[in-house]
Formats: sequence, C-alpha cells, structure tokens
Amino acid sequence: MPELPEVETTVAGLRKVLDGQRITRAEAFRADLRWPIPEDLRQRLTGATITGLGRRAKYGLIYTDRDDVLIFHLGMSGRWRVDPAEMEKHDHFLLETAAGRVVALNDHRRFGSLDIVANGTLADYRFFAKMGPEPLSDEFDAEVLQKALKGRKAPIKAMLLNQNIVAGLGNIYVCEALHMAGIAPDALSEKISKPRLVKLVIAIKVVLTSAIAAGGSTLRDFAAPDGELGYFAKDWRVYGREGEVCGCGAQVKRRVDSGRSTFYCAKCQR
DNA sequence: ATATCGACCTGCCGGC
DNA sequence: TGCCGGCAGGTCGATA
Repeated sequence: MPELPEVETTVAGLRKVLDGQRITRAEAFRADLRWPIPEDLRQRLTGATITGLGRRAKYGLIYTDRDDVLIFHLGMSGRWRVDPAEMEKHDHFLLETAAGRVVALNDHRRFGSLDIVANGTLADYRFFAKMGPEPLSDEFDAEVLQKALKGRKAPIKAMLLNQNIVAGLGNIYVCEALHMAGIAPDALSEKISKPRLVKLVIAIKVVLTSAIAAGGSTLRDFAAPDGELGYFAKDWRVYGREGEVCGCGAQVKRRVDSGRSTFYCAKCQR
C-alpha cells in the first residue's frame, strides 16, 4: 500500500538494516520494472557503503559513499522483504550487506522502478524536477496550495493526486483527507475558500501523520525473518467503506472518477 | 499549459 | 471446476 506513509515506514525499516552497511551484493533479476534498470547498478553499488536513507514523495532514497543515490518506487504492489528464507516469485532485486543481511524488492505488478543517479543531480532527476512540496513540510500550507490551485479547472481530488501540486498523496489518503476536511471530491479547486483550504491542509497532515504512526507500530514485523511490509491499520473513515455508515449517519458512497474509485460522504462533504 | 484517458502488469474475487 | 469481468495503494505520456 505504497503512498507516502507506507514509503516512509518502509524506509525506516530499511534504515535499520542497511544504514552504515557495506554492500557485498547487488543484483537485479530482470532488466526492467516500469523502466529499464540501469545496467551499471551492480557495479555502482557493490562495495559501496550506505551512508543514509531518505524519501521524496513516494520514492525511497538510498545514499552511498560513492555519491550515488539508489532511487526506488514501489508502484502499486512493491514491498521489500527482509532476510527472506528464499527467493520468491516477483523478487526482482536484492541487496546484501557485509553483515549478512538481505533485502529483496518484490513487485508482482512491476509498476515500481529502480534507478541510480549522482547525488548532486537528485533535484534535477526527471521525476523530481517539477514535483510539488512535501505535504508534511512547513513549506506546504494553505497559501502555497491556493497558489498552486489558481486557474485550475480540475476537481480537487485530481489536483491532490497530482504530484506536481503536492507530492506523496495517493487515492486512499486523498479520499480520507477530503472527508476529514468536509470537502467534496469534485469541488472545483479554484473556488475552495481559504478557510477550507486551511482545513484541508491540516487534514492532509493529520491523516498522513497518523498513518505513519500506525505504520511505525508494525516496524517490529519488518525485521522478522519472513518479515514483509504492508500491513497497516485499516482505520479508514471512507476508503473501502462503500455502503457503510459515516459518522454523520449517511451512507458512504463510491464513485469512479477517471478510472479510480472515490469514496466519500455526500452529506458531510460539500 | 492543462485536462483526460489509455497503457503498463499480475493476482484475486465474485458471478455464471 | 473454469472462464470472464472488474478491481487494486501509481503515474507516465499521448492526445485534444
């Protein structure tokens, strides 16, 4: 379930295993995921020491002492398996450390990606260059959001899914944040009042922060021999709850917008 | 520039 | 039991 909170939790888990470690083996088991995997990946990683891990939007970042950054995206179905007993179907990439720890990237739909770039060029990375602010940063506030939405005709849900407006939200947390803020998914972005945008920004931060906190509580699982990431408390208020009763007493509705499910409450979201 | 939509993959579930 | 349609946490890139 890789939106920002899941990537954040994934990176935190990987950090415990990889940070400061020397890479003794780096191997891809296929030439591409969504995009080609760089051919020099193995050579650039093998023997390098990992100096830190980070995240940008839904991308995980693994820094090495060769001034490289390994960039991964989990797509829809990606997850890292830690110290797997054996390789499984859809394990596409593996890192092993001098300490004997192994992490394997498993992604059955292959919408994820793996790339490596020089650290100094990270900001210009083709998928980062036009990206919007991190939703949890102080930089992201109602002013910034209002500016970004100015002149935009698309509904607010589409705008929040657009990584160039704000980077890291996906279908689940957009539905959740809009519900928490009481804003209809199809509200015209440009017309949403400043006070409501303030509320929306707060909702986004609250929803993401609590999801990260929930993910954090499962970090123990990450280090388990057969550990895998991806179980998080499913305490969603609307997502996946079509037909269930909203807090206000009305029924949660589901609608499909440009091919994606939208869950909302027509009574409390206007 | 912006908005929309098809495409990329595999797996699972429900219905017939 | 099997087949088929629909659905899934993402987003790029082609089109209008």
